[in-house]
Amino acid sequence: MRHLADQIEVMKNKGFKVTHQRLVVLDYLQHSKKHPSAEMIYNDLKEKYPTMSLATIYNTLEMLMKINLVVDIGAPEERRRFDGILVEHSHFFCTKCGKIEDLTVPGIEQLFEKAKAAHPGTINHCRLDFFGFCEECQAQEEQAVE
Amino acid sequence: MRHLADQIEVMKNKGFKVTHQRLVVLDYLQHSKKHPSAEMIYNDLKEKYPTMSLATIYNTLEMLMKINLVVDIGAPEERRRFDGILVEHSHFFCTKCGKIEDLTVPGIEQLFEKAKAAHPGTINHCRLDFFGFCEECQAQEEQAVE
DNA sequence: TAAATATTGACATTTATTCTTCTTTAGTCT
DNA sequence: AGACTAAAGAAGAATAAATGTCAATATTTA
Ligand SMILES: [Mn+2]
Ligand SMILES: [Mn+2]
Ligand SMILES: [Zn+2]
Ligand SMILES: [Zn+2]
Repeated sequence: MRHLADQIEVMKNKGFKVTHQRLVVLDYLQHSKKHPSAEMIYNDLKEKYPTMSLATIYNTLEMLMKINLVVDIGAPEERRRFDGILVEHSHFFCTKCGKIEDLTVPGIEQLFEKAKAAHPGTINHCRLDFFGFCEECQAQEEQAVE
Repeated sequence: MRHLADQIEVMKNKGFKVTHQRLVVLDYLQHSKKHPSAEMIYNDLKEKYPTMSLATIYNTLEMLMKINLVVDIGAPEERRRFDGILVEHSHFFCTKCGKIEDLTVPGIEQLFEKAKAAHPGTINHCRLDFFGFCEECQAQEEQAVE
């Protein structure tokens, strides 16, 4: 599930056509650390691909989520934010500037197992999110006090 | 921060008036396991308090969140869902029927401390959420297969 | 090359939340 | 207790903007 060839296979196997646009969006998401919204993707890609439409971004995202190549990270915002990097990791949300950062905290696996054992239904996945001020916003806060 | 008297104090200290409506909404949230949306609160309360308006529910929720007596649990849904039970706990979201359940998983505190140490900014709070099928939905799935 | 599927780009939707106006109430002072 | 005032509530209308839709056109794939 790491290489482009595999991902093309996934699309094909699920009966989806492998289009230029889909590969571009997927590649963008796999190399971005921005956790972009649909519109951010659109804005970034339209420089290089000026005819790509926002509707396609939405359609593509929905399709990529359906085949589990992209996830909605559940940001506490109006618009949905996406991640194409599927290695298990947590997110930090700056409550001042809105920045979203990756954060890897070891030990989630054990909690996940505990939760599975404790819950009467079925648990497929979990998320561990953190909230606070990012480094820059924290520095600003401290300056403001002085 | 456990008793009504304390909570009335919090409201007063922050310069908010203690109104019947605010106490009703707060009490409702502190005794509900539904993690209701604004509209669910409205619908449930209007039987007993027919003149209470939806706008008041929204205003009250905003105010109660401001003074940290209520939180938005960040449900993966269109409408916001609220919790008035502030004892540290996780949530389980059924991806089939939308039910939200409380789940207590010991050991989050350690991860929180690790994350604080690892992050260059300031972390105020974290959330650990689980997703899957609730007991009922899981049973239905199994029946459907047979 | 043909059928199936996807993309465009303009436009529609929709519904959760906010705003507005008027009325009521909580908190304070005498 | 009565009166005053700023804040809050009621009711309904307005909003806003993220996302979905649609018909014509293009692309994929067998
Ligand atoms: Mn990430
Ligand atoms: Mn809860
Ligand atoms: Zn920040
Ligand atoms: Zn369920």
